[in-house]
Amino acid sequence: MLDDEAVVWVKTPSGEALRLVDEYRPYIFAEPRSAEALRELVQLLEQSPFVRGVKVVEGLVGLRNTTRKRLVRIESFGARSIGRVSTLVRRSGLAAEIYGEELPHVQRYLFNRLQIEPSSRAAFNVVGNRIVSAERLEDLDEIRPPPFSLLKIQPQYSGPRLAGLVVRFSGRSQWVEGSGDRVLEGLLELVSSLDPDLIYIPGLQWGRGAPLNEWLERPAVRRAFGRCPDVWRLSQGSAAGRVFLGDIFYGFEPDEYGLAGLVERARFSFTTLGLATRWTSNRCIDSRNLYELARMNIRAPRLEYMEEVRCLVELLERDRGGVTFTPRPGLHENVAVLDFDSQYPSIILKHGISYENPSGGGRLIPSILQPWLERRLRLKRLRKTLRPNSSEELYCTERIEALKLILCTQYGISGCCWNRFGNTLAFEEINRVSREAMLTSKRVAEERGFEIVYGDVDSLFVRREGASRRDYEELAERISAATGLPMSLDRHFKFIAFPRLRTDPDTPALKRYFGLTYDGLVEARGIELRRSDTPAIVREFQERLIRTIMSFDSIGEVMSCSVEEGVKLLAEYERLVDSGLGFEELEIRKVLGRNPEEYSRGLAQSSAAAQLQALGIRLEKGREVRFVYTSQSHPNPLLRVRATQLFSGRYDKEYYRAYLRRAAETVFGAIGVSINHVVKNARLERWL
DNA sequence: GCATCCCATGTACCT
DNA sequence: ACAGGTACATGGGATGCG
Repeated sequence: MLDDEAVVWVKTPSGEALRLVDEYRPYIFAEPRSAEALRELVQLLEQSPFVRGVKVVEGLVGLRNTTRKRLVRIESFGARSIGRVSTLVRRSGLAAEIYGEELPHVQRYLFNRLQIEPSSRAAFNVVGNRIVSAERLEDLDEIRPPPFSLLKIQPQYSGPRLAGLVVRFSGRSQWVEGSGDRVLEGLLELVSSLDPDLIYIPGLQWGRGAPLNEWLERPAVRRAFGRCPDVWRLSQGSAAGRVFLGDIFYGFEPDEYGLAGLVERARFSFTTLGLATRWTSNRCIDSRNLYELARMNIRAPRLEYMEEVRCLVELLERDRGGVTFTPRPGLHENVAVLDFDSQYPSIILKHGISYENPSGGGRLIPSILQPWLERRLRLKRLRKTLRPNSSEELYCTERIEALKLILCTQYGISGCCWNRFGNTLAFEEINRVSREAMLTSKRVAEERGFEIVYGDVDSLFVRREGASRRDYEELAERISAATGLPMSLDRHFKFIAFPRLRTDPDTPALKRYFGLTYDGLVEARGIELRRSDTPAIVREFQERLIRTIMSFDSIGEVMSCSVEEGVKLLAEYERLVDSGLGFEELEIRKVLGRNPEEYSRGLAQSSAAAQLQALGIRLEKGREVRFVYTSQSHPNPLLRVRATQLFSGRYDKEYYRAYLRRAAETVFGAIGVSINHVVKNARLERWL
């Protein structure tokens, strides 16, 4: 964005990057305090050298207000003067409110003039490099992202010093060696020869990789780095014809495939790729909301969040989430999982739940949701026709996942106080309908002779003796009909087991299970093998254990043969632990929940973090630490673990043997078989 | 002085 | 600055016992 001109970069079918310009005249709306103030304000503004035009218009303000107000639309000459205009209006004291001043200039330009989502396919009518008109072209079935090339740069440090860069471009990695300015010169050459459209430097947004940040501030570097001499707006990700991606990649990966997801996010948010990777989901949705309101000619107040004061009893009754049906612990055969498809978005659509009308009949959220929900379903159907693991399928998956996040977050923020339109009643209503749908499902299933084995929010685990796939599909259809919400058969388990609480074996645990599907897949939730902080050796063991004991034909066989087979496997893995493993198998990964110095206790991760800090590795909350237990019961917490980077090959074998046994107990405990008699005895040799 | 229980803390997970 | 609901390892302190 220049002053009175917007710069639009276009990638042509032949791969050329074109710099186009367009007129940019930002405007704001002022709401005068009175009729008298209106006259004065207009008079004042007409004399201002920054004001290009003043018009009195009628318009709606906010979602809940239905009376039209008289507003002054004030257009300035460009980005530089609009701030002065705002100040002038505010200082005059004549305006009760000012609308439209908080949007970034890019947004204002996109919303009010170009009206094409960035990264869309479009046709431009130009004279020279000046845009005369632009039209968005349909590309609904395009699965590959637009041909934007991505350069990923990962600075490597030795202590605080930059030691080199790992650079990745179109699937290939290379190492740019050297220190200080020499590395950076190498990088400059690389950028000019590869000519990437997008650049991603992990951590740049957070000010990590400080040397690189400072370097990018230098005018000479900027001249060499950009595609033209335009100004940079690094905090918005734009750099004279190239985009610097930020670090927020909810729902997709910052790589070539993830680009497809990023495109969905940017288009939904009606913003640039740079901002779509800098904005949280709330901000992205806010942006789409503002765009839609601008189309409806509604001005958006800064905050329209509403939360009534209510008594505790009512709050307790209404402010709850989804339902879970307690599982029947133990082993079950032939269990189907029926899922509501996009349950919350479907509820919002079907019931018309929105900020302005939380109990139904609202328009804003449903109308925004609908096209994207349809798009996601279309992509899901399309994916079924693609070859598994083909690049087309991966692109498609990234798009589906990115949209899932956007769609679900609509629900998440509907009652959230950070959402300018948030309304707790809307949020509660979605939850209420969801719970009602689950209860209806339960009734329908039980009426037809199915047993509810388990359920959580939008998925129902059902079973009927001898039922076929088709029977389950038919049940899903019945439930769809009864609730008005789409539901389908998701997975079909040959065997599934539900553990009990470790702390209280009489109570079934929620949100955890494991089993084997008829497709031969081990599916598990919540248990050790699903956790990123479980050592790889334990995850591998537990998955093999599940597969082993569930590969028998009947429940009877599983119950009678699994101990023999399972304990044999346990012994095998204990022997692996005894014989010596590498850190890859042993390390535990944990994300720091706070800055290292803020830990009060001698927790394993804080010890590992302290060791790394001593090496000169800077750590802060949100970073991952990896460590191996070396002596769990050591009185000095710092000596209980060792950060992976310092791993010497020595580790606490007893700790890892116990971990394996714990994982085995989760599995055996769930199917109702005790291995205590085996596990209590330290030696398992006789099972080998 | 030691074992055991209780509880806050911290992290990760499910949908 | 996206939600609610859940499990559980860990480690320090309190408690109980001899």
